[in-house]
Amino acid sequence: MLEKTYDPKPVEEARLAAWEAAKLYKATAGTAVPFTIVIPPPNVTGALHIGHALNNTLQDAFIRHQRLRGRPTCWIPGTDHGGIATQNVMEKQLKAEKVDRQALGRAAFLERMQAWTRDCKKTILGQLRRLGCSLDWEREAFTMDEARAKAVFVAFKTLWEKGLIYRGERLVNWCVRCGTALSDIEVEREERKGGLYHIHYKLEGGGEGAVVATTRPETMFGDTAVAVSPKDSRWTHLVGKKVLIPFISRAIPVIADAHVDFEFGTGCLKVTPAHDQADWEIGQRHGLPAIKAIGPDGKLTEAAGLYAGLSREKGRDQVIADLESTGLLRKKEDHKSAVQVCYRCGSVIEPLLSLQWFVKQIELAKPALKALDEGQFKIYPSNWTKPYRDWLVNMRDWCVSRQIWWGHRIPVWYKDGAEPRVSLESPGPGWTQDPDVLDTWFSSALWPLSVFGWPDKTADLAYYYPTSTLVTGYEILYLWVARMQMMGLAFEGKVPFSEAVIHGIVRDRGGKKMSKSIGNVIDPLLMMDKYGTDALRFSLMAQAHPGRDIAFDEQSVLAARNFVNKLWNSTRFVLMNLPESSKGVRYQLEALSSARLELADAWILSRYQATLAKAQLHLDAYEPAVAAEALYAFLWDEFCDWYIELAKGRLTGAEGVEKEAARTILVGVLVGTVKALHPLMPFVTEELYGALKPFVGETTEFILNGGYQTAARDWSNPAAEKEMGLLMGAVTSIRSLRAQLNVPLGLKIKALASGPLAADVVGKHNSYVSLLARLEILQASVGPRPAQSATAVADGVTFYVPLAGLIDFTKERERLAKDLVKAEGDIGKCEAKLNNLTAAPNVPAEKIVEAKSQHEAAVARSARLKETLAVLSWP
RNA sequence: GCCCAGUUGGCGCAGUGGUAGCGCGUUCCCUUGACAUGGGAAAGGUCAUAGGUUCAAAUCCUAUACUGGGCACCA
Repeated sequence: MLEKTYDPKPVEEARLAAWEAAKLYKATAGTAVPFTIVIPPPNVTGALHIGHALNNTLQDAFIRHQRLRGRPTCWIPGTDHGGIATQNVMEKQLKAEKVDRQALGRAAFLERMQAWTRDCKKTILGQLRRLGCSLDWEREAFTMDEARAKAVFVAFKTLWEKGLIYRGERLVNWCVRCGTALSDIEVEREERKGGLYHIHYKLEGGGEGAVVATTRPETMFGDTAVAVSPKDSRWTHLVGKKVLIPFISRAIPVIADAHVDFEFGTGCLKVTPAHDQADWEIGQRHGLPAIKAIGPDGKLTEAAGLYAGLSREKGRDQVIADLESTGLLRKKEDHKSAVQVCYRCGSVIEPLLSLQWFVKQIELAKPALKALDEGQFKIYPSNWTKPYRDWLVNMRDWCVSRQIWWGHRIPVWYKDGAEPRVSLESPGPGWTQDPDVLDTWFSSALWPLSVFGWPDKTADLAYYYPTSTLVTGYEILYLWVARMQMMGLAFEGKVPFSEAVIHGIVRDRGGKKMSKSIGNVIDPLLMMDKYGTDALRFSLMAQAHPGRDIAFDEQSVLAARNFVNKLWNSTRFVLMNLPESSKGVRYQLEALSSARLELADAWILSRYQATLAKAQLHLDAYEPAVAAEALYAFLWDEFCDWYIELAKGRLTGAEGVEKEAARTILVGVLVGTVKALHPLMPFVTEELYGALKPFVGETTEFILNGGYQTAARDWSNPAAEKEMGLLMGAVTSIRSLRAQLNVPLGLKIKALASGPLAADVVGKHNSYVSLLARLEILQASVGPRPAQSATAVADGVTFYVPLAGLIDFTKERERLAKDLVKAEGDIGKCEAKLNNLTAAPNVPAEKIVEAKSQHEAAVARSARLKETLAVLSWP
């Protein structure tokens, strides 16, 4: 016998152990097209957060769903070494221990990183297990393990040989804090307040000179020109002359360039090719030299004269102060500008001229564009397609070298006087390897290939590649998704996955981004501890509308927990009503005799079928929220609240075919629903399935081994759904009357039915209505409405409930008057619709029939309410 | 600046042309043999605004406002 409330902990532990022991998640193969997902490998930076819980629950739900539909499935687990992010974590640890990274040395540092990675992987993979992820654990991969290192090397070498990788001195995004270059998409923009400074540059040899406007005065020591717009008559007289940089008095030419906007600032732009992208381009056009005013350490260089050695920030303050005191600062305006910051540490990016490795993008992007335009690759929801496409079209070369230690070391060796060589090992004495490592996204880009053993032509690669779907957040659409497409097409000629499912971010209750500094982060483990894994999963899935962010409220996990418990208890109820002796009797829906079905039976079977179809359809379409909603509403509002209550009539009665029919439907519908819920809440459903399966003659050990319940019969029954709907309305009307007139439950009441449906209600469905509305007697009303009675009006039937001495007639009149207002409103709406339809051409006849019956029903309801009110005025 | 989403009861969200729904919360009643993690009842929204298309608009179109996001930026 099941416990009274569901206790997740022991069930989850037992199920995890059983699944693991049975190697249930081992990838399956078969003749059908496999459904394959590679996990977006979490960085080994710490524990999983709620976003990971969302991402992985989605994947697990899709994988389980496809497997239950009968497809071979494969879901690959793994982790990412995470480059800068992970190195930052380690650096923080070292700082706390007061250890200097440089003093520690590269080898010792990497050893510590390996140890950290081992621990972290264990944590992350353990958390994925706990979340119930049906990952094929034997295929665990890491972006820096041996197999993946081989893939990285071969990819690098191949690109090198094709001439798609080059080394060159370019202006790159430099993070001063991380001490490394970043790619363009690793840079974020933040609006910050600052100043716009108007600085006077004197004319060489005397004269007025120019006034430039800049937000970065400290870079002036790197200026190599002043540019004005060719159309700007204010400054044309200066073009060709030279001006002097303040303090260092280096002379620089005044040039004309169309890039300059003469309406901005003073119309004079100082050109610093070594520290600004636009200036770099002007420099290229005019053959200007690039002089570095700021070094990789973020400090002003020798070029800054007396200011050398100051940090960027201090240098700026000092320069401004000195300009002011020397009268060269002509004006200072407040100015908002979008500064670039490092996506990992948030510090301000310094555009810096440096020697880096780049991957040419144009040729790689072309096949990716083609795949998109020809429909080989689709993005869900589709509104991300355009940004993705635009990015592919406009991308610049990808800077792949990083000046950190943690990562795949660039496999290029140098020797004086020799051409550099690409090699894993040292080519011989005297060769030194490039000290830099590759961008972590380089290995991530190869992930769908490398997890299947690429570059080797493995059987796995042949069978599982291309994979089916990639599930990820929109924040790494360019960083990762696009690059996988490019690499997959470049190396295997096929898209790595034909669909990308883009989900949103989990935010806090108020819609704010979760962050440790604000302190609004939700720990998924805590939620699992408190409410159970299934509750967390269901809560996330119920809110996971494609591409939309989730405002996460702990209340929703509580609600999901309650739903899990509802499922648990409905199963408990059904089991209680199945005689132990019937284990093996095989209750089967297929065997039911249609002639013996009651209205409620036909109704619930019809609803059951429609619900399962809806849930599957939406899981196919990657819309788990709709599936979750449908199953939730069916199980709770229809199966439990109505069907179980009605079945109680037969279950408490004598043994016989009617009772057996009720048992068959209860257990059959429940088993099917449990299986349908399995992708969303694997633990509790597995447990319940274990308890239910003996009664339906199933011996499959786990739900995943069996598959969804397949319908051998078509239960669809619109007539039963409609009739049941009327009956439910009738029941609700009496319940409402009871509640509003405060008729105590203990009071035995009688109801008299009149109206067109009265005969049916009293004849065929007497027991249903009596049971659910708690009536002592339900009879047809003969003669006039009894005095001293309350009235409940439903579609097709009116009930009189004699309540001598109990009714407050004023209250009753108020109640009915309110109903009347609503009924009249309905008539208005129905009338408008009917008039519209009859006046309009080309309206299908059945639409008019439907509108007519709706109108008639509303009119009838209103008429009966009016009658009653009239009678009530003289009780 | 360009582009994309969103705007529906207190909160969070469904709802792609035909009488506005759900969950949570709120109010009242109820411990009746599955479940108080429960049951019943009720209150609460002219679906951001202004136009338009249509017999009929939360739903389609246009504009505006606000919010969020993507991209590109004036140094």
